[in-house]
Amino acid sequence: MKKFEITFDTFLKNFKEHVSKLGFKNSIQKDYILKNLYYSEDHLTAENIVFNVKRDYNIDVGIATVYRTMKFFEEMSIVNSLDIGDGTKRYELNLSLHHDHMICTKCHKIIEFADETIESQQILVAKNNNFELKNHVMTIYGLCHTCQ
Amino acid sequence: MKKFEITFDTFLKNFKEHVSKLGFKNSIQKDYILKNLYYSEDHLTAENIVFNVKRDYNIDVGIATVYRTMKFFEEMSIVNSLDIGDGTKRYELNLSLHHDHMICTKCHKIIEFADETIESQQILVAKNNNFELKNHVMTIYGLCHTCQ
DNA sequence: TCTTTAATGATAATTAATATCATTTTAATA
DNA sequence: TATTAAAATGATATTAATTATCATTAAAGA
Repeated sequence: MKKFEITFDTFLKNFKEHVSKLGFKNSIQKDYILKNLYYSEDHLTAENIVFNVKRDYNIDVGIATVYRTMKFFEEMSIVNSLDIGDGTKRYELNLSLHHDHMICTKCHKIIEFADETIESQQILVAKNNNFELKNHVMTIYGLCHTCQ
Repeated sequence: MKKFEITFDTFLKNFKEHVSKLGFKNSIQKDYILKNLYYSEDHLTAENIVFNVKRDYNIDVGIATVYRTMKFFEEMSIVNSLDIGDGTKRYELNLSLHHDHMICTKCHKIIEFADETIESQQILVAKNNNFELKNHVMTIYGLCHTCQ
């Protein structure tokens, strides 16, 4: 589900302004974590992010900072977390069109998909239940083609 | 999403036969855990189950047995697990029609819903992707009516 | 530059879930 | 019904992901 419509520089500039307006402080750690999310594969663990940021930009970021920052980013609605059933949260940038996941219960492969019918139906369901939709997650579990 | 179409006694009898056929052994612990799942509220933690089974049937079940049993029941496809975002898995019996959840991010209330359009579209998506669907989970996060 | 306040990082603490292993129970069969 | 092999249980140790703590550092407005 790459690449994004917006360039990284533009996105970063906008987001940092948003952070400032809300009274939070920016940091180089946040910048490089975001940069990594933008340019890396999806579905990274906190450990992955620490490793990648060091490898790619030679920036040291503590694991506690990554967890804190992911929580912050989730509250800012620019990151989604995903549970593939192995006990470790994975994170992905939420800039592209909303999409969902199929997870193979055998090889743990993640297949992304976007379906307009499901998207619109979710909005309708929320509306019918007087529920103010913030985010939604759909995950299909089963066997991928090669594991059947 | 209660009650179920099938009586507990019939369900238990059938399930125990199924377990035997597969070469596993039944136990009174499994029986009472199932009974609790059948008659209790949905969305129980492992701790809840230990507590309920003691309270309602005066049967002691170890927490390890509950975790093991829930894993077993999930593999048998009679239980689903649910993550409401507080770090603890919850379990529910999977006998009724498939349903999904809306979770209020403020008060953590769980609202269940069933939507035929979403159900059938999920099946279609899996088919189109050569994916053998085993189970699917959809969760809508947002604010319930009272928390808006 | 100064000052306030939030962010960071090292690490301790927490806790959900799993692994271990001695003991008990199940269930098939003699 | 008694025997027996194998699986299930339960107490507890272990693991590991995430969070909390707190001293230090860095951001950003005055």
